[in-house]
Amino acid sequence: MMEPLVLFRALMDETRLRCLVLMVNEGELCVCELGYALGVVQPKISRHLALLRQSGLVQDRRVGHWVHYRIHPDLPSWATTILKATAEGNLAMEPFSDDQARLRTMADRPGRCAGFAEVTT
Amino acid sequence: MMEPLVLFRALMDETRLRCLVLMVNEGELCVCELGYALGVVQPKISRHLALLRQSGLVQDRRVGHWVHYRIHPDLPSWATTILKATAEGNLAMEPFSDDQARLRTMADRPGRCAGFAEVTT
DNA sequence: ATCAGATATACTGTCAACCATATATCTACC
DNA sequence: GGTAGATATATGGTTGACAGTATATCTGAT
Repeated sequence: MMEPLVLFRALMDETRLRCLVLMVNEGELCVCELGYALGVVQPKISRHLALLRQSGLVQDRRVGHWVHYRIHPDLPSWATTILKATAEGNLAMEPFSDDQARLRTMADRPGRCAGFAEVTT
Repeated sequence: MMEPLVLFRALMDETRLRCLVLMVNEGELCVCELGYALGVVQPKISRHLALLRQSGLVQDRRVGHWVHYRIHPDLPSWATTILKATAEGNLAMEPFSDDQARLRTMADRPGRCAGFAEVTT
């Protein structure tokens, strides 16, 4: 049901906010993609994603080695509105613009096969 | 210019969130009205309003004994969108619904003259 | 079964936020 | 000038959040 205080508490941390903005704009992303895009060590990303998951803001899905996260599809509409407004209103600004640019430079992104060759570990 | 982290940090506290929702729905309100509506002691209200003011989220205006606060008119549109979405999406829920109802029961609200007689101290 | 890659959790120290009470400021009025 | 009402700030104490490092888990392949 998503209490507003839970939502805002989740959005208050820079790492979590950057992850969420990236997910709003890019859809599903795995931990390693988020860590690469933000330039942040994996345990830190993971810890913050756990809080987002516990808060009901994101949903996770295991795919082989990787765990993919996305904005939870069952959020109430006012919460979705807030996430989208935040992403759109700040997409051109630091650090969000850089995160997106850096993600684009990442090679061998899981789930995104280069051509038809399967990307193995 | 309103950094998103500043906004969400401000929205993260229950007292501040209730004040903001009330201001979104009712317009300008003074400290005593907010304190009455929330059932919260004055120094607490004042402290949180100071943070909202310093964050650029609200604007204050002195009128005689009273200081009136309102949502800052120069907020970027994405921030306004967030405030309105929060207020609309939660207006029917606790504790926001009660705050509004309690405000309506307040007698001698400053600025709101009962009839045409001026309301003095 | 073992090993490596990907992700999650635990532990410790530090710092910021909150509350409650008390006190200070500022305005209007006498 | 002095007083009262309305609002603001200061202080002390407590709690909760975050960072960094180390370690555990889980999956897939050899």
